[in-house]
Amino acid sequence: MAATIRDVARVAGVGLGTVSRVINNSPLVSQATRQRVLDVIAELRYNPSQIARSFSLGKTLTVATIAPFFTRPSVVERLRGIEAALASGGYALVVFNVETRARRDNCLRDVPRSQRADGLLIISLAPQPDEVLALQETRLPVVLIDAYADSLPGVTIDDVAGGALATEYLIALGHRRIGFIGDLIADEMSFNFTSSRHRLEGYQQALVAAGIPPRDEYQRHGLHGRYEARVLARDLLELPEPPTALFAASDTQAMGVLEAARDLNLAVPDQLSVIGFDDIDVAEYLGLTTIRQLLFESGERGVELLLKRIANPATKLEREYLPIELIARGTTRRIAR
Amino acid sequence: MAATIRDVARVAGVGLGTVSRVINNSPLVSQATRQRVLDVIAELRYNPSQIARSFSLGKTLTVATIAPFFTRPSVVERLRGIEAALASGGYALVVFNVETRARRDNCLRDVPRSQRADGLLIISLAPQPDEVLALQETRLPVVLIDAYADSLPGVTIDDVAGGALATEYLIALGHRRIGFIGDLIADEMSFNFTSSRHRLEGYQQALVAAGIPPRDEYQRHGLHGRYEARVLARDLLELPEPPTALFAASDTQAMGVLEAARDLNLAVPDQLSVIGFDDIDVAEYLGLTTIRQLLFESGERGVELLLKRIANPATKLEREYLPIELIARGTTRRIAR
DNA sequence: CTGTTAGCGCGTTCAC
DNA sequence: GTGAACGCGCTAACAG
Repeated sequence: MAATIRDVARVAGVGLGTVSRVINNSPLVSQATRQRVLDVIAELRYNPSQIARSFSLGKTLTVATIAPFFTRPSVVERLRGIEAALASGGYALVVFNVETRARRDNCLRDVPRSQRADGLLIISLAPQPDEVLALQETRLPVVLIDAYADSLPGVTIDDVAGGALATEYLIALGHRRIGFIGDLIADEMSFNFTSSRHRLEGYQQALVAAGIPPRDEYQRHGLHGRYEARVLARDLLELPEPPTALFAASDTQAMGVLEAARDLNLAVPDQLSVIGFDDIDVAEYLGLTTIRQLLFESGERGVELLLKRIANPATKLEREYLPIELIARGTTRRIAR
Repeated sequence: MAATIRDVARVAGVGLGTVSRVINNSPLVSQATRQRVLDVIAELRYNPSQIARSFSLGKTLTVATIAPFFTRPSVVERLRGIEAALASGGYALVVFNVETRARRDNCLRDVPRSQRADGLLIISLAPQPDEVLALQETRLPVVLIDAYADSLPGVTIDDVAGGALATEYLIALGHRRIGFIGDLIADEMSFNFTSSRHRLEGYQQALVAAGIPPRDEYQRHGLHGRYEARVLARDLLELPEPPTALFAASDTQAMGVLEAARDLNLAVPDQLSVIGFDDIDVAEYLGLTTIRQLLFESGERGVELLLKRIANPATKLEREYLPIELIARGTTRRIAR
């Protein structure tokens, strides 16, 4: 059906090697034969088979990415950075979306073994020690994004510092009753998300440093999502002594908090301060105070690290920390006295 | 380095064919040898090479998707549907994000020729007639999603009807000065987006049908984006005789309209009604009246059509229309009299 | 400069 | 049931 390199060689009256050299822009072809071959290629509408090429080369020019809930705005933005960096490097991106524990495990196990990609990017999922070992056994270059694991390279932020930054800001505004809304512990365990947990740690540390004892009833965890956060926040805000400020582990959850405030007729920021995390696109629209992290760049940098390791697998383990920044907008204010 | 089928055969003391048969669950292997082979596979940590497999089979078990601006919420949701359907069919998804005209053309030309996928999904981009021909020449099964082209299968909605539906609703609420904000015409031309243009048609038809002459100055076009829509809307609302209702060709643009109203201290919906399109996730949060379309399902259905064509390329051209639905929320109301 | 040949790892014939 | 050839389309190494 489709023309092969052999057809081209035959019609052009040259050897296979010559056609291959033309395709690969090898300088060892005379201008005349090159032109002849190119003409035949055009005439036969020949396209080199990528698969055969990959097979022969032992390279797929493809990078796989495993991402949990890849419709989350923060994940999408990372993916955009990944795709952009990959495309400019001539690589294709294959995406595996993970929304269940079983799929997470399967992907982590099978994707590296399938050898369909030259490298693997893992977003927001921290492989367990045994998974790390299995990963390393495959010899496939791997880079984590927004996740951390011993002996695996990665690009991330200091989530503990981020949690502290948000909390310190609320404290500086005079708040002392500060609540936290983050991902479900069971969920974290199941996927091994780590960022929400670390942000919680930063929150607790900041409270302690300010002489405010963290209160268990001020810390709520639920499935990552606006609706779940809304329910948790409503519960929190109906406590006899409700928080005057809430720190949500993500902007999506912060939106749920804002909904809860609306439900309870609490004015934001007058009666309740709210701070989120990530600075996703809608945060600006909502005037949401948040901690900004460089999502697009995290994808770009992850690809850079990965391509470096693909080129030279012996590259020493690199781990990169991206900066974070407090973006003060309209959902936080000094507590009314 | 990595074990091959040959190693397994040697260690297990069987022939290559037998190992292959075990891997592919062929019934023509005795229980005893099968177990022996499986043991060796486990011992050697052997994984069949996906590339060699694809090469030998002539199938990649991969589907490529070309998507413009794949961070747009509506596109992401379609992609999620695609990935889910693909994964359950054992296919992998490779994504090409398109944000410039040049890249659009390159992708449309090169992706099908590269033969890295068994099929191609194209989101929101309508290939030109010559591109359709080139596409068909590659013999690669193609399905369009949210786009239409002669002689190419696809799943879409009736955008004209959608535009009419939104406009008729505003008319029914008593509005007669109704504006429209959509994608840039030049931009449409360049990417050949069609949905915004069709929604505009529906808008005009509905006006005419109600005896309201469409006014040019009420129709504005800009780059797809919240900020751009905000500027356009502000301009529109500062007209001497401003519209009392605005129909935005997407929810993202409707958000820009809401911002513009905020800028001008116009109360929504009391002084201005706003309706969007798509019913993306935040629409509910914002209480935005909109036209809902089934984004996730469009991806799923696109995959179904595609897999059918991959299995049998002679399948007759199918084109599927998904339903739309008006979701009335809080940004529209009967005009004050 | 150019033609030829040997694999790349696997599925699929065939004979046994 | 099982083992041994052959071929998928291409690249790389070699011989000319």
